[in-house]
Amino acid sequence: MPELPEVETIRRDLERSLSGKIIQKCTVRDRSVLTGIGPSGKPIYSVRQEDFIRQVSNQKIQKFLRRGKYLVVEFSSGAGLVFHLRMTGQLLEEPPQYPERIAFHFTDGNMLYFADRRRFGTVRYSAHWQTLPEILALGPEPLSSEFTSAYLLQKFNRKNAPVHAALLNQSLVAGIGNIYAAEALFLAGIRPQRQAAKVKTLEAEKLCQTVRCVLEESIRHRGYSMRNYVDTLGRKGRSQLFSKVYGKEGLPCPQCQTTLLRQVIGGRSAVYCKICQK
DNA sequence: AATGGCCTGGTG
DNA sequence: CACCAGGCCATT
Repeated sequence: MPELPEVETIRRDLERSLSGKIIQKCTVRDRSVLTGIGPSGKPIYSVRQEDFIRQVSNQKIQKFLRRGKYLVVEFSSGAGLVFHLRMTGQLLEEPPQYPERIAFHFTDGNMLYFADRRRFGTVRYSAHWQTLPEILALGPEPLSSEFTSAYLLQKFNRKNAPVHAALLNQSLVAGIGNIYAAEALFLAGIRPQRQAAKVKTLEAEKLCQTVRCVLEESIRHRGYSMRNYVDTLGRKGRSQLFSKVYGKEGLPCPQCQTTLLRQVIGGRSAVYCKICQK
């Protein structure tokens, strides 16, 4: 559930409260969230927790970064911790409601907890996080100048995939999930099941704009909190109060009052208006 | 490109 | 009890 705006909200909060601090030690309560890297470049899942603890202990936090849905804690040494919250992962400055997977203890007494009821989320230490395969595989940041309608059109060219699936493809553009794909397509007037290759130039321009718009607006509202997402102090965002179609199947379209439909596309449910989206 | 698995809480 | 949520990866 945490997509770009939610991870960005967390990043900004952590940057303000924890940058410059030094990790004294960490407590690993669930080793399965530690991912490693094998000789083939594929992730392995057998990082020794004593290695992880040694690697992060005494590291000073330089800054917090975000790449797509990944949150990166960059140390002064140049090494980094790369978190992916997947669906239910949380980073909290206060003790979580249920047992954390990992707790980081800072020298000044501050804490950072990584909690995840569903154990999909991961954290990985890397001496050079920029070259991790999952980071290299990411497409451009949708809020950067790299993300243009020309880029979208070029990537959509000859793509048979439905445009909703294309927007979820992290190697095409990084950080968009089911919520913002649905919202951006609605505002752009494009049906989610339309073949990406059949998106016209003008529509790509509109879509490029609506993608930026929904992400920026959600960051302003501190993220979408219908289900699991909370910020680092356990507070909900307000983005769900402003969504037009996501989670609104069966309700009237905000523009034309026609009942919103849902279709499963690439295993994900896409909500849309059959009148407003062509 | 579609499907299934990972995992678990919430809902009908 | 069955099913849904869904990011991401592996498989078909």
